[in-house]
Amino acid sequence: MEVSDPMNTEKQGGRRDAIIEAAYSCMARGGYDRTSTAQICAAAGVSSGTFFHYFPTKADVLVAILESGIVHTRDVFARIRATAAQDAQGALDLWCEHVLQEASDDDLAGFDSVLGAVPDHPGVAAALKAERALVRDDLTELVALGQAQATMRTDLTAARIAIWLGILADGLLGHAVQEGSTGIDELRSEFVDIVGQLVRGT
Amino acid sequence: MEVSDPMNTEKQGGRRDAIIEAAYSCMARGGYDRTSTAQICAAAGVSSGTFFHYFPTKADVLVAILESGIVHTRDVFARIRATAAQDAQGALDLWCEHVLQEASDDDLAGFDSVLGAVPDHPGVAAALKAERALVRDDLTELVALGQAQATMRTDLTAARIAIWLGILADGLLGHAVQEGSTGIDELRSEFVDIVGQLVRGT
Amino acid sequence: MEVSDPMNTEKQGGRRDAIIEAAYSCMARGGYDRTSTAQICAAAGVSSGTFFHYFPTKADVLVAILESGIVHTRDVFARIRATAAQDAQGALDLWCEHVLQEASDDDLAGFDSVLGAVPDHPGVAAALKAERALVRDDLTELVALGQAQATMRTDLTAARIAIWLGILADGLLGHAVQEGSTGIDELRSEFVDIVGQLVRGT
Amino acid sequence: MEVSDPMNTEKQGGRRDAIIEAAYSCMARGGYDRTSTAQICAAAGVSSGTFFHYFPTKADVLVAILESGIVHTRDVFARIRATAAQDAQGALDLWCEHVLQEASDDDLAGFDSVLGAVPDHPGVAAALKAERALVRDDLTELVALGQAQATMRTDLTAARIAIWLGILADGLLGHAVQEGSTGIDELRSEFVDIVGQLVRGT
DNA sequence: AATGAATGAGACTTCATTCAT
DNA sequence: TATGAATGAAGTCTCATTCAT
Repeated sequence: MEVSDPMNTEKQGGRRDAIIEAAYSCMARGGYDRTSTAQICAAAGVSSGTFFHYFPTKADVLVAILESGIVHTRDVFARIRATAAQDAQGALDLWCEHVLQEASDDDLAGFDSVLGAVPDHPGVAAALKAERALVRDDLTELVALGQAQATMRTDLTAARIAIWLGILADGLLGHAVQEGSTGIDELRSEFVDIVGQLVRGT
Repeated sequence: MEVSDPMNTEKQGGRRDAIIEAAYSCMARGGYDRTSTAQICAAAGVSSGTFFHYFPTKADVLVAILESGIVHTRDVFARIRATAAQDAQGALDLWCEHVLQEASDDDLAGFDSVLGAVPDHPGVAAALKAERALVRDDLTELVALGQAQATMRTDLTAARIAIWLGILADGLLGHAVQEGSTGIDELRSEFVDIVGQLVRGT
Repeated sequence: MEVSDPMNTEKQGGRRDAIIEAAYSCMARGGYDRTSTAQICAAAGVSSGTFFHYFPTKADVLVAILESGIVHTRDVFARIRATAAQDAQGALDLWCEHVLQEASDDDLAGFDSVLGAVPDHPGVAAALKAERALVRDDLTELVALGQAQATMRTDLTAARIAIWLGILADGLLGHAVQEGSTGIDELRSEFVDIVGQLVRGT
Repeated sequence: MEVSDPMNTEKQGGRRDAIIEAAYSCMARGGYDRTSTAQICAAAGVSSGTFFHYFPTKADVLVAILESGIVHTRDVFARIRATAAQDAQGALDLWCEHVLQEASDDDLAGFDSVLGAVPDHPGVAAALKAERALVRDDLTELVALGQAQATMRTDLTAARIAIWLGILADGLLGHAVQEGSTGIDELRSEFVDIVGQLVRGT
């Protein structure tokens, strides 16, 4: 079987990715606890045996999801940072765009909103911490560049401004979950304005 | 038992409140699903039979918690609204104070962060919706007064500004959970400033 | 139901004892690992919920079985000790009788033979150790009395003789398992003779 | 791989022996059920595929272990029998030595103690029976020679004496497991004495 | 009103075994 | 011959909920 598809998407470790993907969208809806491994298996088209072949524990899929999120975040910031050196304000606009896209993604916003209830597990805690540190540090660096370029306020430290940017982004994500991703478009320009106001201090 | 204490704090429905209180603090730590009715019973000093005597379902305690939150929110806004008629900006400061207090309350912030993963239950959904509508409407009214008093921007509708205030407050609550309630004090004056900036549009 | 039986054997904690009894006879046949909690529940006429209401863990039933064995052993030795003060040799005959009865009990012998494969569990290890210590100490005391009464050899310490008595008893129990409890009767008088020979050193 | 070593110890069925050896020592510690095929594979440095290539079933490794034990027992008795024709008592001393050596071997004693809990499998049952018959018959023959040489008691049949020798040996093995193989040395001379006493009936 | 024993569906996980490569 | 991904039955245990007392 499967002989006729030379680029079979399910080939070469595809099972593992399918499980991660299935777990991600299941948990985005119901949260970690309300998502059973059986649901994940069904969604991924995989037997329970296969599930535990790749992930010794249900918590380990969560870790895998979080880690792939970190990788993605790193990519995004790599692109943003490329702009920031010359135009921190422009880079910030890119970040706003990125946040708005995340807020428009039902799965992503749902998954995020659910991270408040997560198992006690060292790997999970570590991944969550790493993701947050990554965002915080990259935003801090971005703001520091803006301050150096004299386009951002200096009455607050870059680190502090970065914290408020994070708070705003998290709040927006939460809003998206409650109202549905539609409606984010209406907030688009306001978000950019408010972020601009925040970093300029005007 | 308990017959000789006419002012017993545990009498007259005290059991019910004890259960609500216990469930609240348990769920604030572990979330709804990771909190078993047995844990709640132990924390409340009550048998499982008593638990289900007062609440036919675990979800019903959650509803009760949310409803008591609504009552509390109504109280808070009643006080705020008393000021708003003459000094909307001052009322907004009161609201900021209220939000900062919530963020400093570990249980409250924890409980809030956990509401992303909640059972499918009409009562729960209704209570969550009601709480949000309450805050949104009261804030909208407050901002509208500010606009009438010419102390708040009018390039955005009052409803829209209220939404952003909610986003900011939610984001702050989320931050409090991740960093621990300490550290909120440092953000106190910045929060007031940013809110002020937001409503004035400066 | 059950209204007509004033001395209902299943009343007053009978469930717990029924589970212990059922587990005992199941494990006597298949051993600990090959006995599932479901089998035990079925044999005890109890639901899985009830099982785990009384025993948090499957290993805990094993502990309970072992502990009830210790209680029984203590009883037996109490009776034997009553004789030993005046007639150690007669007491030893009582012990032989006791061992032969155990060997004739299919369940007991089977259960015993299966204790080589037991879960890693502190309670289990402790109970096994306690049982062995009990038998060893009581036998040692018995032999010491025999030495004082000049009816038992003194070229070996009482403790050492007790060890050999234990080895002989264990070996006999093992034999009973392999051959079936029938056939023990044929060994009865030989066992008494050999034990006598052993303690006298003749 | 392994192509260049003509005397490679792992070649030519070395895999099969490695699996048997690994299974033996794993089971000696945990027993049959608590030893997974995965553990055996890991200990043998072999994949699960290879495992099931050589042994269709986990029970079949156990059979192989038991059969190799039979072969070994046959060797031992071959040596003992060589002596018995002229000196049954000396041969019995050799057997004592053999038993004591087994008791000093942690793996062997552990494995033996675990045979009480064994899968329902005709091959296993047959092998166990064969091993026991072998020992019983050889011991019976030995004792019969001793009786003919007038160095052993005749008030009991040779078969009966053989049974008691087996009981004593099994008991000693069990004792070794409980106390650890150290401590066997202290029992060495006593064992020889007691066995001597037993067969002479003195 | 209060208790806690009883229930059984369902969760996570293990493991012997198969089979395509 | 060797591999290890895949399978699914079965096992232990959790938990919301009921009900007789």
